[in-house]
Amino acid sequence: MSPALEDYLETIYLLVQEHGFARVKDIARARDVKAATVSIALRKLAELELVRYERREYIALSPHGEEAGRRVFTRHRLLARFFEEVLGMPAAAASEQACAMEHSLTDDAMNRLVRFFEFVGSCPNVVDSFRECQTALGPGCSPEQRNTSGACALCSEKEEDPQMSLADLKPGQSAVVTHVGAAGALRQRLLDMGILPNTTINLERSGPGGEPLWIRCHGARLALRRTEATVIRVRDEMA
Amino acid sequence: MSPALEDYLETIYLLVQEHGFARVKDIARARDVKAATVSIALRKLAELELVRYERREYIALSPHGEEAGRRVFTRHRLLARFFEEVLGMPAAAASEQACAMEHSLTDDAMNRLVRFFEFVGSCPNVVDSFRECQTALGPGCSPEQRNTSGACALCSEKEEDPQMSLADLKPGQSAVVTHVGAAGALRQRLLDMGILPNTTINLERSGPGGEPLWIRCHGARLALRRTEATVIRVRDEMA
DNA sequence: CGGTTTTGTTAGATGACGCTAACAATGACT
DNA sequence: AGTCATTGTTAGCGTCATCTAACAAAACCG
Repeated sequence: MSPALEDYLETIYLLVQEHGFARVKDIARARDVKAATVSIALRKLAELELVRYERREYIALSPHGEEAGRRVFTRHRLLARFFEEVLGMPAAAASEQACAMEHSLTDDAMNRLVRFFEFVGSCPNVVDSFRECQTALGPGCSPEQRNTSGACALCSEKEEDPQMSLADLKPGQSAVVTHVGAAGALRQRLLDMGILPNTTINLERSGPGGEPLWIRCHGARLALRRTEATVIRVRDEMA
Repeated sequence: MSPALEDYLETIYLLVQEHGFARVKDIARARDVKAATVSIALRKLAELELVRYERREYIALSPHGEEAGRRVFTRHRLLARFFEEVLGMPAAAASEQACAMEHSLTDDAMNRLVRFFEFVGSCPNVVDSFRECQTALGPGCSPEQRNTSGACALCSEKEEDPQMSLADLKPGQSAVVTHVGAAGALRQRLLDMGILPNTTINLERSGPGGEPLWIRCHGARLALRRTEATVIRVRDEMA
């Protein structure tokens, strides 16, 4: 079963749920493909006995097909909920993200994600305080604000560790990223370069006048400007 | 850029990191395809100026190619960490799951996932107590055990709500799933049927002798045995 | 040097999945 | 009934990513 065929089953499943029937045209619209493509897919699905379908008649899922369609849709719902309710994405974007991932979520991963929801369901503070941190302080706020604002209601032992930035390291020193305190395009650039929380990075050396900072991150060498480095919060390597 | 080509860039990126060079043979082994396939992919990548490559010479990423490879690899690491560190999957499975998803993770979703890690990084109890719940009590334990065992160190207001199971509902009544207290194949079956935490389900009617319970979940009708229904914990619909 | 092994390339086939264009069936409206 | 609009099907094509098989180049070794 290819992802594409699974998608057709899911689409048909949803259309039948909603309207009681599914037609080629509706499926084509829902999946944004041409009717011709749907026609061919239906033939394949019928051969696999996932769909009962006589040319030009209404489309019905076989028991197996319905199972498969529901299975995919369930994964979709689960992932969309994660992106929306936990990570706070807008519903539409969460659903799109879920679409792209629903076919590859293994049983095991699904199970664990469900347990995660069961957990946060009986412990609502967890997600709430995360969400508060995000919305209350905005995406660009500095880590100091985050930590001292009391937004994280759960952490009794508010860490008073001296906060360091990547720019405070001496050449040769290593540290572990805790926050990437940048927003927008810069943030995305830093993340794409592999600067993620909990990543060990090493300041190899700084150029003349301290300007480009040469850092090593996961084996790769990168050059950063000092202004970029100051927003990257780090902690000591051990721990 | 197709996912497949991105995969080649990622693979080359990693091989260069690790060995200082990449050869067709190594790429083929890493991606588990034949050398012929790699050869063709390299030609395409060279046309896109992502790889500098003369026939039968060593393979090097162009600056753009390296950027793209690192970008994908970074997403891989991020997702793998989520599945491993947060959800507790074995490293190998987490990595595979990440492989399947790394190409479709949007910038926005990546960003938010990083913020999530930043958050749990300054609030380690969150994940820890989730993980404890899982490991301490085992996957099959009942929700009562979970709640009363004190494993959830974060929840001060331990809910003393009367716990209901799906089997306690009267025909026509609706409720919201909180825990799917089953393990193994039964659990998977229930999940695949769409019975997830926070899903509203409705007990339509029960068959003669109470035996099959007909329930409605997300518009779909399902039949459950009573023994299956008792493991599904629910709470009242409002809230 | 010359043969053998390793490595990489080319050619040609296949299977998904999409498209357009032309055609066929259905139904709806004078 | 005849015409037109809607809907679905078929045929034929292109692309992508893979394969196998045959070939070419390089590297290694006695």
